[in-house]
Amino acid sequence: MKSKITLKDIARELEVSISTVSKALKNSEEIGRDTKEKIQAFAKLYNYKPNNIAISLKNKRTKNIGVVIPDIVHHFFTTVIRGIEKYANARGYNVIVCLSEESFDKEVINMEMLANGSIDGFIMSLSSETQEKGDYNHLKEVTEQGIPVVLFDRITQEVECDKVVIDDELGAYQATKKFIDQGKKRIALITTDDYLSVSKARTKGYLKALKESPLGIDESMILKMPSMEMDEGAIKTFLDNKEPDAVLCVNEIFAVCGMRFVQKKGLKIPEDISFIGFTDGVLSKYANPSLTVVAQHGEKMGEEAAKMLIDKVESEAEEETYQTKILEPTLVIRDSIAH
Amino acid sequence: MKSKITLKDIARELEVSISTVSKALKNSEEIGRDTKEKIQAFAKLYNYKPNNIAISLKNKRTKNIGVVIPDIVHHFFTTVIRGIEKYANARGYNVIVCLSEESFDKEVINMEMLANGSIDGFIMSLSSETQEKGDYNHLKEVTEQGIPVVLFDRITQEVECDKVVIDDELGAYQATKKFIDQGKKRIALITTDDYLSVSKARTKGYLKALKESPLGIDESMILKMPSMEMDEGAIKTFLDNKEPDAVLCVNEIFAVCGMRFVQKKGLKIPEDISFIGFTDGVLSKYANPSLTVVAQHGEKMGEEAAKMLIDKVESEAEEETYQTKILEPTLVIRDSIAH
DNA sequence: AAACACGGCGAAAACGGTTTCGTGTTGATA
DNA sequence: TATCAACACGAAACCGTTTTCGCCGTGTTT
Repeated sequence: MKSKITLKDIARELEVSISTVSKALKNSEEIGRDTKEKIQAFAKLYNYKPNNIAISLKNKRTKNIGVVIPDIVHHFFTTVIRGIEKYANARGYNVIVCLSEESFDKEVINMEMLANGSIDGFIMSLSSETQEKGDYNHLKEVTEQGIPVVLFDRITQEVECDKVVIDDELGAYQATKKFIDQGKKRIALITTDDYLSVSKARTKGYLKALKESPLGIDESMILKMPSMEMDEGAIKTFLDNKEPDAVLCVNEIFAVCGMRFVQKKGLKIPEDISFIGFTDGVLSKYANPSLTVVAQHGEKMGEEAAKMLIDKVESEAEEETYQTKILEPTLVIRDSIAH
Repeated sequence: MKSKITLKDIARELEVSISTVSKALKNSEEIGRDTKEKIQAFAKLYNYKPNNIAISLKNKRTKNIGVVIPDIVHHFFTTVIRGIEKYANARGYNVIVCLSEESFDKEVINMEMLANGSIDGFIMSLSSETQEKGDYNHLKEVTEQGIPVVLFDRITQEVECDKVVIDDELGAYQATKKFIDQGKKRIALITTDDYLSVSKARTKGYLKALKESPLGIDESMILKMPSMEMDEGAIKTFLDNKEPDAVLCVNEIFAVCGMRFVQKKGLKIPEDISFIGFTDGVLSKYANPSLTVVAQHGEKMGEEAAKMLIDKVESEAEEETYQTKILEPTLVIRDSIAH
């Protein structure tokens, strides 16, 4: 077990000073040809690599970015992480992933753990508990310490920082409009409670489209699930009672469950009833019939967030100017609607 | 923007030495009551938190663990990460995630990036390219440097380190046996090329079960996909030609595609043809019919891997003893087979 | 020959902690 | 009163870098 070699080791071995070694390895003009070559050769031979931790301490830069998200077993979030990881890696950054598991406390603890020097900045999506509670002091604290934060998807207006979201309202609007244009009359929405910023926006888009149409709004056509957890019973009862001919769902799972249920009842998709979901994940692609969805472009979102964060981290300027990037959703047409 | 406060700041402010502050904050007996209280109060007031980087440098321990996996947009891997993250977090560790994207080079680069002090140990699953190439020098190098490595799922026997896998052979064996017991005669296998350690093991289990049965082995009932990428055409042709009455697939996607195809042909699942897949992901649960799978218990696997790694990291002893933990797969019965 | 420039290198501080080993003061003991 | 332990604290080394500054010797200039 040959342990890592340090500058000091090289210096001792070659009988020069540590500073000389350091400079030689950075190809400094200050050091003579011979010495430089000797040191560089030696370093290469013993595969010297500078210690990241020491450099971090010196530079006060870790080249790590912290990602705090509610859940990772969720297609959308994994695509975002992938986007973040790819972009960050290309710029020499590593990604530390922390899971809040929808818990406010975990979110706080994770942030505190990372905020003490482990990372240069945060990319986060708020836990449902945090959004429900409306307590964002942990975010404010880190921003006050000068640690940049980029919020994505589940964001809040109460914290001043960069943000990147998709236009959820527009996505829901377009989807609902699609239904209307196809002559659907009883258009339902299956969503979650309003405290989730995204659900709220989607509901808004749905309502807007209906309001603009001759159909008008029927609040009873909206099913609000109390949590992200599946409750098949609630969906079944709702679909049985309301007999919609089109259903917009705020995620894939609600949609797939709904489809399965109406199929069992003997209804034909998309003729008798159409479905559109949110999130372009595996489920949508491989569902039967395949599910039309409002794609959220998670990977793109991750990239954007990472870019915004790293740009801010690396900018010397202390501009206190924040931007919110709004990505356009796209409707991915599949077999759960007529086309 | 109030920047982080350091020991030095406290020392200056309270006109004591840095060492005194440090000791006081660790509640050392060495420091007098009054001084301690004064310092602790001050630290609390200004919300002092020690700098992780400095501590890492001193202790030569980062409390970070590096996870290098081929892909994150993959249900199995995300469950493993979740297991790792939960366990590691409970023990005060953070998780740095790096994606190799099935590329050998990226795997190497990522490991090198992290091996220079950023992490205390690795948890990895090999990229397909690495397994195909059979080059494990990057792994050997880090282990030689004394950095512990735990391999999971896609492992190799060529590197001496801790490992955790599920018994893929057993899983495939049990699934195949299930088919045989249910009277299926033409049992097919859809897998990937053999260089993936898991595919190999699963094929072995499939063959073993058939060999032990009166049915015997028919190599032509095995479809080897050249990559993990979906090729619906290949699956269709195969199913059309071979007309199996049971299909074992090494992942969910192959299975769901197969099901969709035979359903279009008018076959009934599970009466005419049964399906079993690997990986208990969302697809299986929400497929129509729901898919019976060999569950891999990713979260458990992640936990085990994290436990093994952290135990090794924290054990002073330099025992060079490695273990391979084999988790039992379980068959999750759903509607794609008779029951 | 004195002055100076400059190339080549080392000493030391700094990043922010921990920890060992003093050291000065106090009070008790011989 | 001299000795000594206990107490409370500080100095300094150390982790592995980077970087500023100073120094020495050589060669050139006047």
